[in-house]
Amino acid sequence: MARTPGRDKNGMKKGTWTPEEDKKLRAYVSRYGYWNWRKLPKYAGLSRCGKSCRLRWMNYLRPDIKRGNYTKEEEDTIIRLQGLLGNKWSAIASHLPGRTDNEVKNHWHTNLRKRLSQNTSLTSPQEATITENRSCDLEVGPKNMSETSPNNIFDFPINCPMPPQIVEGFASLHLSSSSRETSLSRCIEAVDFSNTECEASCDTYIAESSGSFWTEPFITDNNIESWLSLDESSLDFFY
DNA sequence: AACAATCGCAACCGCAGTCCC
DNA sequence: AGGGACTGCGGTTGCGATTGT
Repeated sequence: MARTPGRDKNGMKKGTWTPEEDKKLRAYVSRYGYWNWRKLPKYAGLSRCGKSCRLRWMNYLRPDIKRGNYTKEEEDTIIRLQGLLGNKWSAIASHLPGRTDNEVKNHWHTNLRKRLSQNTSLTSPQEATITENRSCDLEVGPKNMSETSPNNIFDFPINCPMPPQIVEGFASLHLSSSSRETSLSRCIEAVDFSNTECEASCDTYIAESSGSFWTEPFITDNNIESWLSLDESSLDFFY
């Protein structure tokens, strides 16, 4: 698991951190905070580069780190946010208290993605399409909108209970301002908000989406929270 | 028991964004 | 304005642990 200790070209130590190094770093940061990661190792008595110290602190030594198994709720959150934001691990981790971006990323690559693809192979072709579209690695929405054909502006699954705010967020993330409006309306047409709640919010959304709308932040915490609070059945495909 | 394959995750690397002079 | 220093992020790698043969 750990890497072989070594030295970089500047003579800085690399590889696995020893308990002594952890102790020094923890003691220093606890007492003085991290005011400058580059200079910190020198003052903390560590023969490490600042980057390595920062990583070690952020991913391992921080007192608020939660370690151990992921709960179903945490996995739900990761899946939803990964589908929504793509591989924005830092943003995803910010919604999981105590979890780090590195940990979330590792968990995704080693567990969730695998389980997702296993489930895909067990489901019908139509369901598989939906499943694939919910995973970023399997392309949730185009990574590069310029590569997307006009009629396939979003690869959102039909019948996916995707709130309009989320669609809007995706549009803003991926489209240039000049093409947003056209593409977004096409996208909204393409998505079947099959339940009445979605339909109603979609109407409201379209009515409101004018004027200064595009200048507003496209994905707010409220957007994300509402997306996260969707009925758990929307993740049935996964479990 | 020995070896190979796979898994899990800590750590590294390169790049982009931000800040400051 | 622009250039260097620094930070933060996401992708990738390395290697011990675990599992399978």
